[in-house]
Amino acid sequence: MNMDGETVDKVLVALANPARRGILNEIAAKGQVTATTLADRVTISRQAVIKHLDVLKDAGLVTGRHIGREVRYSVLPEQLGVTAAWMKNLSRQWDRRLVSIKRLAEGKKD
Amino acid sequence: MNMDGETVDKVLVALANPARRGILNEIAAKGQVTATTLADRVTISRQAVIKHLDVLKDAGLVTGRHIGREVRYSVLPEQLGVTAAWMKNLSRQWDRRLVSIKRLAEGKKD
DNA sequence: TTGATGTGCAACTATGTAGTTGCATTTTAA
DNA sequence: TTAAAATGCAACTACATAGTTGCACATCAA
Repeated sequence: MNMDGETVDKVLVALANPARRGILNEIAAKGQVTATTLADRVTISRQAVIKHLDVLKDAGLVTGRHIGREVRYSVLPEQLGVTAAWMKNLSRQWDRRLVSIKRLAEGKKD
Repeated sequence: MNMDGETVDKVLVALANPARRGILNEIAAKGQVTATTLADRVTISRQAVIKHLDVLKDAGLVTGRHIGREVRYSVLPEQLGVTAAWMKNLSRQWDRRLVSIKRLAEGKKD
């Protein structure tokens, strides 16, 4: 699992947008879908959808296969799992820190 | 645990910025810290730090206690845990979907 | 071959975000 | 009481982002 900060940064940026999360859900639900089909389901233009897909692709969250004149996008779960693990780990760190501070405040030994 | 979409959205937006992640790390490391102290450690101005703290506060990731003329910020792990769980769950959905598609492609029964 | 469908590229606009500076207000401590 | 230290508020700039439109190019199917 690739765990560098750049990956996490790109995934977080990609997910921090409701339009992109909606697009991801559509792709995940259909399995494979083109930008044109996506643009029909969402309220924004095909070009706007493609820009979002570029961001998602750069984050490693989707991939596009060329089939004839179509480009069919599908979802890649790995980077999402990596980022979820990163976040879970950070959350645990904070919890431990708070427990430690609480113990110090109560005068108990660490 | 509060699991509505608005919370997840705000947390993702808050985390999708390296300056804010750095600030969070500083706060978590120190336990409690003021905006002025933070501004000394980072390369940006106190006002910029305060704007980041406002975003983090709105996402429920930090809280500020007024003590005399100071405002000491500390970290709140809960919303981070909620968002990590949301992401983990989404990742599992995608995995299941892909396994299902693979089985269909192999002609096995679902 | 030709019209229809799908993609790719570029220019443009509008709005949001990150950051700055300046100054007023509050609080501490000598 | 007064200077220093911390916060709060507001205006301003620069740049990134989200979205649009228009048109050219590629591909399928009748």
